[in-house]
Amino acid sequence: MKPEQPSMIPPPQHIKVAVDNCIFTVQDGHLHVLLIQVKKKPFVGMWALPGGLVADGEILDDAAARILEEETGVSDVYLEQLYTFGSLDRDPSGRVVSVAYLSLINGAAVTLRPFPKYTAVRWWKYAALPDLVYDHKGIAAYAKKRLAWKLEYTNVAWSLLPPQFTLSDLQQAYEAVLGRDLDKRNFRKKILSLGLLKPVGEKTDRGAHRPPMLYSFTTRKPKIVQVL
Amino acid sequence: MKPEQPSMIPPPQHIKVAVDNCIFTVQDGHLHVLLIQVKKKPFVGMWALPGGLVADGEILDDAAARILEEETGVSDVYLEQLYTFGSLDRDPSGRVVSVAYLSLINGAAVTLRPFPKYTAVRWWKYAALPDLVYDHKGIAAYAKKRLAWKLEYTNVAWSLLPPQFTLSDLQQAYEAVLGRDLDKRNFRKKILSLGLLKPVGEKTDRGAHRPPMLYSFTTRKPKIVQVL
DNA sequence: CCAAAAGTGTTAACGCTACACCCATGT
DNA sequence: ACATGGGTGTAGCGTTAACACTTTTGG
Repeated sequence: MKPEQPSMIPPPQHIKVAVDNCIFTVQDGHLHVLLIQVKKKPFVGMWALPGGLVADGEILDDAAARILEEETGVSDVYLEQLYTFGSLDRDPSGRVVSVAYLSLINGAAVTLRPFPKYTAVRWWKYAALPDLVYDHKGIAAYAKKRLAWKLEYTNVAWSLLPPQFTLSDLQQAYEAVLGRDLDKRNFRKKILSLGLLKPVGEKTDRGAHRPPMLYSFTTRKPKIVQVL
Repeated sequence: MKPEQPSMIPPPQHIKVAVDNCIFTVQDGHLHVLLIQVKKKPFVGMWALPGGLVADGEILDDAAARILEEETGVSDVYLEQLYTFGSLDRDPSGRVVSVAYLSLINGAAVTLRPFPKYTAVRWWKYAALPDLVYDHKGIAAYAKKRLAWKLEYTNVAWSLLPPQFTLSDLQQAYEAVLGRDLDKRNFRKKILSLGLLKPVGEKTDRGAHRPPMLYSFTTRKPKIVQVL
């Protein structure tokens, strides 16, 4: 923050600043993470979280949003800074400090873009991630912990779901992230008592059984609430 | 993270990486923050959180610890990364991304070192901070919120207290940070039921009243526990 | 009529909150 | 003896956790 160093002539700094984005979604009852396959020199063929250097005139949040948009075409989604990783040997090409972000999107609504920079871009089940470059496995683990916390204590679940959804969809998303089963009656009682949801007044056709009610969130702004 | 940019020749980056440290302690029932008074060019005489550039071969945690040690002579204390601030105009001397840290120390045991880099170094009551440079006021506010959360949900309180202390000392620290009064009986019941404390089996002389029992923490390693 | 998911209440255990008095010491 | 902070228990209330059957639809 202060430009001066113990020695009065500050030695030039050779540290680059990057952003890595851990993008989560829930698909068919499982938590998924978006990974890219590296095309360039030292790690050809390995998988990594999408990321990149921060531009000189770019704030950190914008850099994270840009990377998300490059891969998914999605903008205006939930994005939260997680932690900054600064170990010396993370990147063999030089010292890089990386600011990790967490993104949540409704995977059903996204079509991934093949991006020339990478060999491939795809969703992976969190439970079955491949080996990742650098410390990305650790970043993903940290992101998942934070996400679980967020679901229990805030209303962010809206960012994992489409505008309209059933209570079973919502419960399924919770179970996928928390990794445990929830009691149906207690879950519904609690979540409805918080006033976060409003019934849409419609039903859906989901096959050979009683059609479920649809709900939507009353607000899509982040809010601290004890959910579970 | 990945060195490449959309354009194949990555433009050189002109971003510096710094660390700012919000150092808390509790003294005579009030939460205090350590501030330094700036000596150099653009902000002469203003107060700021202690901070400085990260050295090329230095990891972030070490940079934060170094800054703490320079001001207080204290090492081996609780230190936690808070958040990374990256707005464009924080520092008029150029683009600086600052990683904020939170430190907790037992203030009674510390004698501050006058440091040549700064005009002054002293504790300020959190409730009566002066104006601070850049966005430091916001950083301090964020740090205090995090600290309050930490006291409610972990055993970090040990880092604000000496090795031996009374339950009243502990309660006072909680009240100073949380900014509200706690019921004496409920507090004692709860904190003792968690098994975080062990009685030392001694009493102290604290003036004209019944001498209190001394306690110490069973462990001084961070641990998640619902305290309140 | 069968299969499949949706929807719905009650009870018991637990934890939290509120609250007032006696104790040990120094002066 | 009195002033000062240290120390202790209980009852009411709300929240959470456990638990099984009926409903609505499509095939």
